[in-house]
Amino acid sequence: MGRNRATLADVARRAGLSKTAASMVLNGREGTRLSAEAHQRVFAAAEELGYRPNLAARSLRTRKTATIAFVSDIVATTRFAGGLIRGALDAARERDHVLLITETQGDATFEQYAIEAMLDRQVDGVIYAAMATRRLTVPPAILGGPVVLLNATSADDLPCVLPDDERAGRTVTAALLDQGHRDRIALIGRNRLKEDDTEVSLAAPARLRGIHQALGAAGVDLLTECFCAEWLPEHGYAAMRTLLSRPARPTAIICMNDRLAFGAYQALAEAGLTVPDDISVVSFDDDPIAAWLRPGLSTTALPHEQMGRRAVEILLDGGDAEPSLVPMPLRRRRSVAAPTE
Amino acid sequence: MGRNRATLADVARRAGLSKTAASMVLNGREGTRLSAEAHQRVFAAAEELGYRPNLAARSLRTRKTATIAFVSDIVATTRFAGGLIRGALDAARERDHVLLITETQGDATFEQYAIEAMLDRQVDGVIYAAMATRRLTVPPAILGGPVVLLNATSADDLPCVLPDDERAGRTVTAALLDQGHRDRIALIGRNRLKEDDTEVSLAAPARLRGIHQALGAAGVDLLTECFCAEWLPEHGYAAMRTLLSRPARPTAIICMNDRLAFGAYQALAEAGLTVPDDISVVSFDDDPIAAWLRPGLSTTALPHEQMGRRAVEILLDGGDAEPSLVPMPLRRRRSVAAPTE
DNA sequence: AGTAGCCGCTAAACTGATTTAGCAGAGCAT
DNA sequence: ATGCTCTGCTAAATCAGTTTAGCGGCTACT
Repeated sequence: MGRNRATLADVARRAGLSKTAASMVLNGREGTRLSAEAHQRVFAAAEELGYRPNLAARSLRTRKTATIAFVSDIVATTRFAGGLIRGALDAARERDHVLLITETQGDATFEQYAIEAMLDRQVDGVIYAAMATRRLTVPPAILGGPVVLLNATSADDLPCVLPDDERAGRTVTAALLDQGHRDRIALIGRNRLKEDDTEVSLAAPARLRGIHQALGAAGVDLLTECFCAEWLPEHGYAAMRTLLSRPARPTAIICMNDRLAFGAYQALAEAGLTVPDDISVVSFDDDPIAAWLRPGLSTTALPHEQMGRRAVEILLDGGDAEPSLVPMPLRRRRSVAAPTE
Repeated sequence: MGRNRATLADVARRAGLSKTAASMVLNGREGTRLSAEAHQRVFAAAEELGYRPNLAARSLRTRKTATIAFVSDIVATTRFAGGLIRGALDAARERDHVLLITETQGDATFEQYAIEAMLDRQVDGVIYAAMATRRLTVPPAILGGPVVLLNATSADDLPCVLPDDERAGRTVTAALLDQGHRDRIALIGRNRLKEDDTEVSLAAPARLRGIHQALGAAGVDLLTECFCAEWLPEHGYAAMRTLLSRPARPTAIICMNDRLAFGAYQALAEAGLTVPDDISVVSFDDDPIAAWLRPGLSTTALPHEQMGRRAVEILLDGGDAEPSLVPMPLRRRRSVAAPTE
């Protein structure tokens, strides 16, 4: 790889100037007194030789590598990760940077190893990402340089980027209230573990707060709330079934995420009920299945690309001390209608 | 990032030896005549200073960066990509390498840029990955060094890693034949574009070949084949509906991928038919939804992690000229049963 | 006349590692 | 005593850039 590349010395020789001159011209240094003709000659020589600087050599001197470490627990391999990485990649490219990606799989040894591998390569900064929105403890090794937390917060009040789950809670609730749903709204996906331990989830409590704010403002109470051990389709399915077995059937349900909603759809279909005519459904995440369901599921999208972008922007361009909350837009599909009775 | 790091010179000084000696000891050079005591002193000094070599400096001299470029069209951001990256990441870690990941988004300018960014950083090799299994043309710039194609082939017969779709075709078909299905098997997802143009898909023709091999060996003909413009749920849904509108109802269907199968499930549920009692379903990919469907969908898994792994292994450890075909294991779930009549 | 300042450019140091070439001293044979 | 080899180690070159310090030659001013 990269044998026979022209070096700066080659360019200088061809231009009949010193390495110093060539370096200054190519870096567009201000205040240098090199003649217009010298500029021409250097540019021409570089062009002809197809010169590209060796960044390893450059960064040895400048201590800048134009490389960002993207360290995540497990994010790189899930569908949730894609957007984060893509956004970060885009923003990095715009700033002529590149991403060194590693995954720790939640294993402390791997993490230690990954971080050392990054630091050995003199990365300019670290983006530390989590799959589930949560509070975490940052390994001290990376605190020596710029760090941005992505989809996470920490005790060290480092700059961080989070989805605005609280607002999303208000958004989905409003979508139901606006259609006239009132006291027969049920909630699927309560979960003590997620709600009480910020090291497990920040999303659950935030979404819940938002939902209760919106309901409170409208003076409405929830019909019921179903607890779910996990936020997976099978739990949504089970919850929906118990909900339907009770006398008071809800006119609408809020699911804490799309996978739960998927399970709920299955239970509704089995019971011969149709969405949204019999029951409206709203949810969170905008998982790809939300668009594939029939009818399409209205849900608030996790703005992964935006978040990845934002993390790079904060890392390279600087940002406020405040956590950066990225809005979760509502994707309106066909799962919400006015209650029939 | 990485200020105040101890350098080799620091270690040497503390050990009371030259940089040369320190370098040789730390690199475990054979045939050096340094005393056991010198070894001790160097190791002790390195330990005490927490010395870690500056890889930028090292690679300037050695022309090795222990860094691999992972260039993909769009793979990094989809659910399909995760596994490829994870496998590559794992294998790379085992060999003390690290991955520089970029995405070209199928844009030639981005691609050019990405490749230059990688080469400027002196990567040791390139893994060039595609989201859809297909034949592609490799940008000449990367041919200067080691390259492995992942989920793709090219005209240059570069080493490549592909899923064994043909065998998977036989596998899914056998799963139905073994249960006694015969002349009432339908196929959903024929698609001229994918089948005839290897730059679009290698998977479609291979799967089809496998299916026909297995059917041929059993002396069985397909009941019908449905064409689909895309392999998305809505097309599977539509295909299944037309299939059910005909007099001869199939006892089993093969879907060309899981998203089509998902659509087929929706149409079956709507028609009040149950899987697998009324109709068995098999498919390809093992998309996460396959496990979420009720009943779980039997499907052949795209072995993404294995493939990512394999690509790194071939790049670093060398491999045969033959394309490396990775088997697609059948995930047996509840969507297949014997035909009832 | 002397010198200060500008112009256009370059030599050399520097970054932190690896690697080549070779030195001083001990032991041994001739 | 001389030459030879072996041992244990080091000076210096090298990789490909950036950066500092400064050198001649010219003009302009006092």
